[in-house]
Amino acid sequence: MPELPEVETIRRGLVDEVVGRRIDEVLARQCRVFQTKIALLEGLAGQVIRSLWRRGKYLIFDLDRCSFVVHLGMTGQLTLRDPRQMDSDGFLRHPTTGLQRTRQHAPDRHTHLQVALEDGNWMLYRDIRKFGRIYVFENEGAGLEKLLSRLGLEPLSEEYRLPDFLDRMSNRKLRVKSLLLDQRFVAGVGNIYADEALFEARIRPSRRVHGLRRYEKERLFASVRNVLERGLDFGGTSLRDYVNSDGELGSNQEELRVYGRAGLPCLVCGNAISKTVISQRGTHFCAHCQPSRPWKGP
DNA sequence: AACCTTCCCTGATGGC
DNA sequence: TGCCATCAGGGAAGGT
Repeated sequence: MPELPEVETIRRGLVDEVVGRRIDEVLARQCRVFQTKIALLEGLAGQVIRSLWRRGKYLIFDLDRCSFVVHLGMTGQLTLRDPRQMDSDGFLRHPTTGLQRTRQHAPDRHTHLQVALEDGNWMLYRDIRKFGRIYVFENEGAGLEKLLSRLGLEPLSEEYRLPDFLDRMSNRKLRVKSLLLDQRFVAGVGNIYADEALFEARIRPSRRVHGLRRYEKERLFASVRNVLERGLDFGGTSLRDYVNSDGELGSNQEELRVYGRAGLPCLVCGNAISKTVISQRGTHFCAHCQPSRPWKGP
């Protein structure tokens, strides 16, 4: 499930390969992923990609006359493919780290979009569950602005400030995990990093926001940024479908402290990690390190 | 307005 | 072996 660190890793892998290049051809098959007419997608051909940036979990390609926007949803993959190179049909094991890695993949039944660049490389969009969304917005329209205006604080930017974070929490009664998942609060946090941030902040996910102490909110402010930065440092978390733009896996799954560790010993206190459901999402926490009442320690 | 639930989608997995 | 149920979840839409 691509969250901010995964999307940013993909952006960094793509940016030098696509910015400044002209799109030569677009192959798109009808799919609910596309929030735009196929003709508009095919109209990207001939335009130059001027910049590639990210807001929350959205990737935005600015072209000459429009913006091409990608949200990867649950299983979306955006990868580069050089048709002159050999495709990989499986996973290769990394010789030193032992991690699985791949090379480029050929298009298959889940590849919904292929974009040819002037240098012969292709950018492929693949999405098994089709929860991803792809948009094309004309430069004149306000569509892009409207889409991005729904998003909250950008955690790895200078606009991520404690006073705003606290403001947006005030008078909220929902569970703190539900708030973290709300992209209108902080943009880019998903289920994995929400659980990891709450563990680092020593806050139980089921706590109500209005019951949090000031010092707990301050810890959460920092831990959200910390877990996202760490995820980025390790190239993202590959649990199921995530690969970067070169088809390689990230390694942050090795660093997770609670997500996916139900029943295993807490790395801090040794008690078994608990699992419950909040906002229809699997939620992992340590009942000892993340007590149900305010706690200053240790 | 704020909060909560349902739904979309496919592949992996486990029980019988 | 085959079949079916269950689970994973981002975000839009609809309900209270």
